[in-house]
Amino acid sequence: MSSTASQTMLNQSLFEDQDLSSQLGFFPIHSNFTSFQLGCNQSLKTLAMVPPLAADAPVTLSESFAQKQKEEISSQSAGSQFFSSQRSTANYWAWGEMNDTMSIKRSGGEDYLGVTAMKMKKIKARRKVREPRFCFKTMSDIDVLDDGYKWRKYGQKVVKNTQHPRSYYRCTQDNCRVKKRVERLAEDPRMVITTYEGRHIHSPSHDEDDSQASSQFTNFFW
DNA sequence: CGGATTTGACCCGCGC
DNA sequence: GCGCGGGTCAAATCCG
Repeated sequence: MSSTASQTMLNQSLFEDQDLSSQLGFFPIHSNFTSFQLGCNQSLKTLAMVPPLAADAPVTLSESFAQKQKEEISSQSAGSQFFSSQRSTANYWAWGEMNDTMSIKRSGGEDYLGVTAMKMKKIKARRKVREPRFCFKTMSDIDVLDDGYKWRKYGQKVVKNTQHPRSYYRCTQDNCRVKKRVERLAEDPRMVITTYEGRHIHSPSHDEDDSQASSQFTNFFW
C-alpha cells in the first residue's frame, strides 16, 4: 500500500510540475522498468536507467559519480520527506543525463533517484504547449500493456531507422485527451517503449468496473 | 450494424 | 522556402 501510494505520488508530481523547476523528490528505482523519462514541451530527458541484468552483474556506469552524488545528497536529506520506505529492490544503479539536480540516494539498502529540479534544455517560446510526457521501457512480448485504461488506436507510423512501427493510441473516454504511443526499441526488439502524454481526467475503467477497488496496477503510475 | 483498426494522405514544426 | 520526418485525420475496411 505504501509502495503504491508513493509511486502514485511520483507520477502526480511528474505531471503537475509542468515546468519541472521545483522539487520533484525521490522515488524508488523499481525493478519493473528499465528506464524513466519525463518530458515537458519539447524536451524529453532520460532520468534513470536500471538495471544490470542480474543482481550480481558488475556496475558499469560511473560508480564514482554515483558515490559523489550519494554523498552530496546525504547532506540535504530533507528531500527524503517525499517518500518513505519502500519495498526493496535488487542492486540497481541509476544514470541518465546526470546533472547537479539529479542524484542517487541509498537508504536501507534501497536505491532512490532524486530529482530536485530538472535542468531543461533551452526551450523556444512556442504557442503550442505540449502535455507533459512520461515514458518507460519494459521487456515484454506484448506491445500494448494493460494499464487499466481503454485505448483506441488512431495511427501507426514507421519511424526512420527502425524496422518496427510506432503505434498511436488515444484514451477512449469522452473529453479525456490522454495519448500514448508504443514502439519497440530498435536495438533490442524485446523492449517495449510506452510513452504517455497528458493526464487522465477519470479513473481506470476495466470492463468489470470495480472502480473503487482498483488493483495495485491500475494506480501504479497514474 | 457499430465500434475498432488500418493505412495513405495531409499537416506542421524544424533544420538546412 | 523547401524537404524531411513525426504526428494526426479520416475513409475504407475489419470484425464481433
